[in-house]
Amino acid sequence: MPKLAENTEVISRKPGRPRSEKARKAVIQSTLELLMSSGFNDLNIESVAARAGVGKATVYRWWPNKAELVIAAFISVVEEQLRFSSSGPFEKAIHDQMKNWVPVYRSPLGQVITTVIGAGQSEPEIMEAFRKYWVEPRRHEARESLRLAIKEGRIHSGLDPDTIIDLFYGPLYLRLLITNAPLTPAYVDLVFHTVIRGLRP
Amino acid sequence: MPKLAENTEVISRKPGRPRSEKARKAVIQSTLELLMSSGFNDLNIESVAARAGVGKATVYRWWPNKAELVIAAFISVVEEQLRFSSSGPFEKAIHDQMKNWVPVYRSPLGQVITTVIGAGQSEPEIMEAFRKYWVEPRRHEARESLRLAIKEGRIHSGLDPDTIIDLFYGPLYLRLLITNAPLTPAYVDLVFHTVIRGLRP
Amino acid sequence: MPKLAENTEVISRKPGRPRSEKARKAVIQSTLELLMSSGFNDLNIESVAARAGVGKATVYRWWPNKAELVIAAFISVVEEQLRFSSSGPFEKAIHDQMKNWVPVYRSPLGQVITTVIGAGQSEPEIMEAFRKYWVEPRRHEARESLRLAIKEGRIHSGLDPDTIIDLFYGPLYLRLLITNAPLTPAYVDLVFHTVIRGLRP
Amino acid sequence: MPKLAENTEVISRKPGRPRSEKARKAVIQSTLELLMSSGFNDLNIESVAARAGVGKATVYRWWPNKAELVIAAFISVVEEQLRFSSSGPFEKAIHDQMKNWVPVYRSPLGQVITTVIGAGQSEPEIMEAFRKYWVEPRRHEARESLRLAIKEGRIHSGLDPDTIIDLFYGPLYLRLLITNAPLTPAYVDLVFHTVIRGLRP
DNA sequence: CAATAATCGAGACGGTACGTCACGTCTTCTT
DNA sequence: AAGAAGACGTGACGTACCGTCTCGATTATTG
Repeated sequence: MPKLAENTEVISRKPGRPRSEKARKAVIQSTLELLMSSGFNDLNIESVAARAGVGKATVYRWWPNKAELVIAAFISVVEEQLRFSSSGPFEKAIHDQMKNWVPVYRSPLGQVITTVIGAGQSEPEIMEAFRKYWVEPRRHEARESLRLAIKEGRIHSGLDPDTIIDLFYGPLYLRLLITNAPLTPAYVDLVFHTVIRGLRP
Repeated sequence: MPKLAENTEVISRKPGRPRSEKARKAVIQSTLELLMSSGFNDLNIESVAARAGVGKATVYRWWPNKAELVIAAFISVVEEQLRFSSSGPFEKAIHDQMKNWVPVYRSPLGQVITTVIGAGQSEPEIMEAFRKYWVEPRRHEARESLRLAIKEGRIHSGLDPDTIIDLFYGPLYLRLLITNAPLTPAYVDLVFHTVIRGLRP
Repeated sequence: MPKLAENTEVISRKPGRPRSEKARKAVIQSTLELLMSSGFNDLNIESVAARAGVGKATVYRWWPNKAELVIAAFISVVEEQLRFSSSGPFEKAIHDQMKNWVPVYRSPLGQVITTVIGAGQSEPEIMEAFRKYWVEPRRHEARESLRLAIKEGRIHSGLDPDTIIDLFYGPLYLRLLITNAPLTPAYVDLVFHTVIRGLRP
Repeated sequence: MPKLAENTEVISRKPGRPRSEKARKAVIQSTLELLMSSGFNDLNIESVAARAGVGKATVYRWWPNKAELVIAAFISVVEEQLRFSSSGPFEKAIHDQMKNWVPVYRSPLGQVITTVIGAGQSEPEIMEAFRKYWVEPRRHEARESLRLAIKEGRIHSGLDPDTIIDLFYGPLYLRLLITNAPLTPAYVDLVFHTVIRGLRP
């Protein structure tokens, strides 16, 4: 994260040729493209480099292994992704967030996400990155508004925010990852309303 | 499909030396062992063969690729797994099934299952086998008792059995695959009771 | 060599199914065919067996390795080959033999012979068989008539029969094996007459 | 053929890491060693690479098959071999060359040569290389001095230089490749003098 | 005529080497 | 110092044959 350095007036730069931003972007881009077309296993760094028009060593200089490269690619695409933000009662906030879910997972990003989750089953650091850069930022908001609702007694006792979020999102991930059942807005609504009913005090 | 042969009194065996059952078992066994210790990517057929004391060609003769081999290993271990069966009202049947979930996923089989689901994200046929041999047989029972409950009007209208099953199991799979949160009996109970409340008419 | 047994009145045969002459011939035949089309290295016993419509074990039962098989095939084809025989002065005998050489080495047998000589460079037993079944029988005659000529003083002193035969045949083998120069009757005559001149006392 | 590059002042090198001369030499050396100890058939590229301390892929990168590798090894060893050169009348030149023959074929190189000739019976390109790099350079001289002698009428009419060379060397190759008779200086002399007599006008 | 025994075709077995591919590292010249 | 290019040693890939084995079926001799 070279953000700090950029903020300072006098940039104390390392000697030698600076890193090529063009190369970095090309690598990330070709990684994403191959990730969408081939899956994690078939993704090989030789192809990434070739497609990016970059030397293999350049890839290895900046990303020590395939997992890190995939994580970086994932993060870069996630950062472009708008974070949905909503106000109002927790029911509305969560419902809005859930409705936003469907188009995201149907987009090319959806393919990257399932690939990342799949790879994450064998590579803990990938899973960790997924949680950190994708799951947590999205859980954060929901968790806050749920905490408030619990304090106000508007939710059945004994439930903690994370379990509640699991109840809302679990069925969605289930369809995404295991069942090949379609992820429709109607389905999302059905899940939402049933869980809401179960949460009532 | 050797149906013709089965119809005849004398089973006409194929000519040539018959397949070695010993070799088959050894391969499946070593696949499972390596699957538990290494994950899908690191599983290589050369090691499987070596550990099984079997020629590499013997592996390839019967399983055309790694995916098929893993599927076969998965099925073999699943077939040994008792299917839980319960009677009584649907609430009890599902609750019993869910409580049975925890020890299974904590056992070595659990490791195999997450690996299979992970690999299945890139290899559709693995996912299909997982659904066919693991998910479906377990859903079947629950679906039946839910269908009955719906007909009797004991469940909130508009819900179909599969969505209900998603509601019960989604949160569990979420913890298993993504969150590293512990899968405790208490958590299972919490999920169960909340969903049950949501299902009431 | 079951000749002795065949000569006796009562054939004391071993119990069990006797060797299939049909299979033997098919193997030898397919060996020869493959030998002509592929050379020694590319000849593999699996193809021999397949082409002969014979089990692999049947081949191995009777010929312990490729070399023996090739030798057997070579001998079988050689035995069908008429041995040329001539009388009269040694000059005529050898000249006739040499003239007979050209068509033999141009026939399919020629291809087998160069292959056998080639293989014999690495496999001594093949070379030995070649010498025993091909070279020696042909040298024998020539050697006898040369021995007589030497005794009669019709050949320059100091020369032994085998060296003389080398002088006649060496150039022919040289063209056959190394130079790709054509093996014509004219060339054979030239060699013959020059050596004859060199042999005069 | 980098003729263009050679014409320019600055030799424009190909991009990328240059070929390792060390690896090349090690491969050739280990090929020769194995060739002397095992023959062509038993020579396998895996062993060549292992003995040379080189990756198998490095061997295949530069020599597409065993034949090319053997040819390269043969050429390299031949290039180190001094070319014998003599002056004076053709009789002396050829006699000297022939006397030089015996120690060469008794040396380790002799083993390589018979192996190459043997392999060359099945692999035309090996034979071609043998002719080009071994036979022809040695024939060249002899051919020139014979051509002169023929023009001067010192050789019996009707003989061309190559046939004459065949007469001298044919018997030697015959003993080398087929007969296991010893290749002695006395034998060489006998052949030489007899052929010389046959050549007289 | 049954029992015994060696052969047959077929093809699976544990192996070894093949030639290819991608790995992650390196060595060159260029920027 | 970083870039592209590409060779390096390594090791797994999936294939092809090796020579051995285990089947059921066949064909002879022996009791």
